[in-house]
Amino acid sequence: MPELPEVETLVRRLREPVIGRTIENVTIYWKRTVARPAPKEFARMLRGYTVRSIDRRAKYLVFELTPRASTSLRSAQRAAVTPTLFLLIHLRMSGKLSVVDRTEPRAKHDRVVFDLDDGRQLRFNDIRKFGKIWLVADPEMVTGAIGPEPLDRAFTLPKFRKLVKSRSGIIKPLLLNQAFLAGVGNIYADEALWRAKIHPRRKTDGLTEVEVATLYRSIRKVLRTAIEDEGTDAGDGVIEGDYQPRVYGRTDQPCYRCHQPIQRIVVGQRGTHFCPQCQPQRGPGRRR
DNA sequence: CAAACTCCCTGTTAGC
DNA sequence: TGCTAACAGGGAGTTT
Repeated sequence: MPELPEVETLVRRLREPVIGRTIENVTIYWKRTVARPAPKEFARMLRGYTVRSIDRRAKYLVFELTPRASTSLRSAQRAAVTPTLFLLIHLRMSGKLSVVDRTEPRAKHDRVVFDLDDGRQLRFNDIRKFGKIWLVADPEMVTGAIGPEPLDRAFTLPKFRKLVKSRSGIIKPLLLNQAFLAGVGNIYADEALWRAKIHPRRKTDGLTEVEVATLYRSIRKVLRTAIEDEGTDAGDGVIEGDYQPRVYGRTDQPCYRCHQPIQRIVVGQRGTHFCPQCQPQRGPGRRR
């Protein structure tokens, strides 16, 4: 399941083949993949638009597009009538993006195919059809309610402390809440909590100052490391990175710190992996 | 406000 | 061997 590091990796890989390319045509094989506007309108609007940049916000890929440079308009004129559009793609569970020659036979679960002006295609393939694509004038229309980027310079420990204190409830579901923090999914929530030695069922208001600070550093460390490793290979072909989870998917295998078997429980309806020894339910014993 | 639950989907896997 | 049912999970929306 692609999370922040996997999406970041994909964005970096797509820049070289896609930036500067103009979209000549769009074929939609599964209409519900297109969230907005309506599929016909979506395909019509994109034609003739050139990709200027590709970035990431939370787990969304954000493509900035402007109309193909036209020599028939003076630049001032063009500026006045040139609407920048943003194409946002969320891979959800099984979405994949690839750039291939258009002669390549269509894959089974290709949902939307963008014809580029160099004979290649950007293909969105998605087994489970959970993935969505938007075309909007302002990316905030889609990502407006999402919390801060954990790797932003502006996202400091005081900011995180304040954020945690503004909420009550169980820590793991909170980490998964995109309105709280952007881009953390099931894998990296478990990984960060293991690193911080915090039990996933702990309540936020029971965390010590030190634990909150450690969690802050753990989240950033885990995400940075995973980006360096180009993501986690979940075995579903979404991305084939080298990040090796310490707890996620390691049920019954020994903890890398204390060799106790990793446990799998359900927290907030999500499969959750943790070390019962390193991450005690009670938290750190009071010093006295 | 928090948290549980439902829905969207299909490939994989456990159970019979 | 072959079938069915349960399961996985991000996130929006709904209900408790």
